[in-house]
Amino acid sequence: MFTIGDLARHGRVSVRMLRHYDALGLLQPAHVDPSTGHRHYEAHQLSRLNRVIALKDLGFTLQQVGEVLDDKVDVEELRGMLRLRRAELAERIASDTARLSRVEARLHMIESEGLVPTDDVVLKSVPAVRVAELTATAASFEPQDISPVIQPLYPDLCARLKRAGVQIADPSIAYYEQNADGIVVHAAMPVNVESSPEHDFEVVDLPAQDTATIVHRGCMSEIGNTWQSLARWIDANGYRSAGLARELYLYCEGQDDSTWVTELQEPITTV
Amino acid sequence: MFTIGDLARHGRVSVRMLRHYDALGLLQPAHVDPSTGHRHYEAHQLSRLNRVIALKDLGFTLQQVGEVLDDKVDVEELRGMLRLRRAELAERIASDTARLSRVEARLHMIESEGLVPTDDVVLKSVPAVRVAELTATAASFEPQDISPVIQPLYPDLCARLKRAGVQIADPSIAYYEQNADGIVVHAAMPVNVESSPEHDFEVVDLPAQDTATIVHRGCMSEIGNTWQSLARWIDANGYRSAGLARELYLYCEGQDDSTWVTELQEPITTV
DNA sequence: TTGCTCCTCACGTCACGTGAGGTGGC
DNA sequence: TTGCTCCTCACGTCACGTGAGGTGGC
Repeated sequence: MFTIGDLARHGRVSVRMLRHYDALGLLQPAHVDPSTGHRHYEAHQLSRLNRVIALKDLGFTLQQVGEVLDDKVDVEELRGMLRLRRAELAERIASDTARLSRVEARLHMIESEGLVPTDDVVLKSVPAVRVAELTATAASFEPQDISPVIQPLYPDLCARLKRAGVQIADPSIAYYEQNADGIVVHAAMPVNVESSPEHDFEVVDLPAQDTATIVHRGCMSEIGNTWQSLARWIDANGYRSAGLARELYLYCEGQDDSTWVTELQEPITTV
Repeated sequence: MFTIGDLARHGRVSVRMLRHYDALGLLQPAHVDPSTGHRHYEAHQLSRLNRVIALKDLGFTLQQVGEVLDDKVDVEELRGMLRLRRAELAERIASDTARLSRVEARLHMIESEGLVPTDDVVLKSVPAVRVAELTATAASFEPQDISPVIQPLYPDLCARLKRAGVQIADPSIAYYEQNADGIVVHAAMPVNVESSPEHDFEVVDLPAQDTATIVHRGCMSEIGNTWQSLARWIDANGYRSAGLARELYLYCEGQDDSTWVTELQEPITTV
């Protein structure tokens, strides 16, 4: 007969764990002294303890361990459980590996470039959105070329939507395309209508995207710096840009754009 | 101004999380309606939320996130935290990878060999032990050759230890070496004395080992099967035997060895 | 008498998820 | 009136670790 301490030493587990397994009915002592409450185990119960530990080490919960040990699962179910565990482990290893590379990217910024890393870049999947939009052409990507072109489009678009009786859902969106004439500027607002020839605006479905996003606070003339931070982050973390970037105007009231808040969304793919 | 629901949608987090971050002081609403208790956030607080999410995604606790965001850690400390996280992640990936290969070994046994895997093999590190021992030579590893040689050694060793006034600590141990004459059988018992020429037994320090262990229940004539299960497990899980295997007699009272309990310990290395 | 082992509660962990029960504006 | 959003508790999660407070044999 082993005391609880003996069994704990042989099984390399804590006494507390053995009491816990007793409470759960996973491993009950062969004999309990009725007067003192002391637990006594037979030597062969180490075998059961080993089974508990081995199954637990695969990552099963104690409840699952109990079901396997008490033959409540047949071979097919066990196989299913193992496959599920395999998938879960593979996924966790993958996400930990991605996490590790983000940690390393930050360390790299600190150690070799002496920069305190920008830490408000976040990966998010943006869903597809239907928008109404107007477009115009600007000479270059410089804010001083873009702003005068895009700013007037929004009040204009608003007025046209109002006349058509269309409700606006969420914040305004801007996105840009390059062509031979310069930069095609899209001023867009989320709507919930069908495209129609009667409308004096376009209705476009913007695709769902995996994006890296950052929030820019302040005037449009400095938004280029924030775009550059985002680009550096994407590069340092081993992603690549893919598709058309968007700006979301989360707060843009008043003439003074120094209080504006804009979310920048850059679509990305893994290398 | 955003309601809590607006911010949750933009930040892709749950409303509950925002309330939790508020409670922890991580991200407090810019304004709370005194009569209704409704939280209101400014658009730029999305930036802070993003920082929280980005740091949390690196695997920091919310407390650490708070310290980093509130500038309670300087660059050096941040660097230390990142290095620690890197080490933790690397370790977790390594142990999950090992876990995954154990799961796959079991699946392999079920799927291609149709066996229900033996599930009481456990890896453990056994510490170094000092033992007193007697040796003898047996003709082969077969139980019928070993048992008659080793069994008498234990009472003999016990008697000698008693005469020398030496206390016995834990269960008896057997281990085996092959040489030109056959198998050298070591019958050993843990003791806590120095080696001395006055003793009529050897005092030996058995080394610490990483081992795979299994518990054998029943008579010695069938212990070979259990050794074979252990060997199969070691093979299937990508380990290699290394060093001298041991048997620990956890329960060996009475003449009837069908009630005996023995732990088999095979020292292993990663491939 | 001191140390050691054993016992039974019962709180704490970590970041929320999930009701329960209720309010306020369209 | 129904739906939707918001609110505040407060329990549950998972496998124990860690006291607190006490007992029994060397």
